Amino acid sequence: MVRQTKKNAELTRQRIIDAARQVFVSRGVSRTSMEQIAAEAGVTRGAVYWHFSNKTELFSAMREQVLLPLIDRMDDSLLIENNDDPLGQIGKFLSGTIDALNESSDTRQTFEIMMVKCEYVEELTAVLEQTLCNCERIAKKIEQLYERAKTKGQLKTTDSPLILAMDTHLFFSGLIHLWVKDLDRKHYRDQAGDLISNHINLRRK
Amino acid sequence: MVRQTKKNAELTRQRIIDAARQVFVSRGVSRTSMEQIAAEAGVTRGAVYWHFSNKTELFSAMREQVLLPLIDRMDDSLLIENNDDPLGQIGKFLSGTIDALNESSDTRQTFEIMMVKCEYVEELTAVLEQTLCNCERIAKKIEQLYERAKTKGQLKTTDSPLILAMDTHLFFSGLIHLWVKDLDRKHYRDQAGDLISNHINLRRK
DNA sequence: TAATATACATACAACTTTGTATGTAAACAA
DNA sequence: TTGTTTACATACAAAGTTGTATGTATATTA
Repeated sequence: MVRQTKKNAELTRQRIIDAARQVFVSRGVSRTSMEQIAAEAGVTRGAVYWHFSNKTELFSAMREQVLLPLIDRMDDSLLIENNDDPLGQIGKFLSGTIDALNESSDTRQTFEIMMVKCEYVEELTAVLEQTLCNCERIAKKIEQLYERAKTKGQLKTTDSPLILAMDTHLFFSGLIHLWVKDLDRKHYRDQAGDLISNHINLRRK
Repeated sequence: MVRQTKKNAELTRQRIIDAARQVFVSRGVSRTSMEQIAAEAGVTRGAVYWHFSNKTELFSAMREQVLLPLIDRMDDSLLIENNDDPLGQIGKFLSGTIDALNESSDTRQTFEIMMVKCEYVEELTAVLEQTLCNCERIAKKIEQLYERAKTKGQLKTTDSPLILAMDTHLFFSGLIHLWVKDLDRKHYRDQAGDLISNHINLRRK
């Protein structure tokens, strides 16, 4: 059979994305060829090139499928303003992201690819900048929450909300990185929750 | 001229490593061919293959040239035991690493390559594990310093040294990552020192 | 000083990968 | 029902890359 129905075509597209993620994880983005992706998806390169004009587009599709919902979720959990525990809200945001990683292997694999199995050069430099930009947004939101925590008298320390937000952001960046790299769950994956609550409690009066 | 003296051969070898670093930074490890490295070094592939049996070996040589001295330095600065300010010693260790990055562009470039311009698959998975292993060693040393800070009554908080060390380690991992990615010095490179001292002061009584 | 090993340069064969061009049968629209 | 578009499969040309094999002039050694 040569032509599929629209619905089937969409399924094929998704199978290709899933196959790409799989091969990217095991071979790295640069070393995987369109042929390997096609084989993993059970199609030929013709199908892959019909749905995606090149590997970069396929990579972006894979990435956005995981990241866009995640960013939406982050924004949601940071936007709740009617909360009388802003400090706790920061903690919930952090652990919520970890939860998302725990719940979805697609998300885990995509993060792993983005952090240790691709190279940010040429077309992908924009992706890295976009990621950093997102980090900035999150850091700003966290700063606002620290601001509210301060006015509510939740904080033990007299440090500025900006400083606290930077520290938390760096902590969280490190946690995400080491969590993703901790494939054998030796050091971080199982303790992430504790690490987060301890980080927050360090500031709570 | 075809055969060089031993000293010149060593110079050639070093030029090849420097060239590799240069091309790796701009094109990523996977996309650079031996030919491109040779061209950048002003030699032919013959010279490159004579000094290094393949790209992975060349990568390792480049990496070790920067990392081994850095690790030695880290160990040195963490081993000083006759210090009555262990908390300050942690801070000095952290900022010392940042200093090393500021002082040497070779170190900066190598870090950039290792963090965003190479893929940890196949032969390089060992490199990633080695890096994580080093992180563990550092975290343990930091824990010991927190231990001593605690017995000296330097700490504001009652948290365990282990928890504090993990938090500091995650903070530092995040800082290194964002520092390296902050190519336009917008957010982290210029503030690293402040961020570190604030992180430490957060725990000081 | 002759022999040998060194430090490369050059040449070659094999493989991989890419993008595109073309083919084609079935879905869909009119 | 027929024409057209879709959703692929197949075929092809071009380029790049790798490892090695071979050549060679000069350091080095005995």
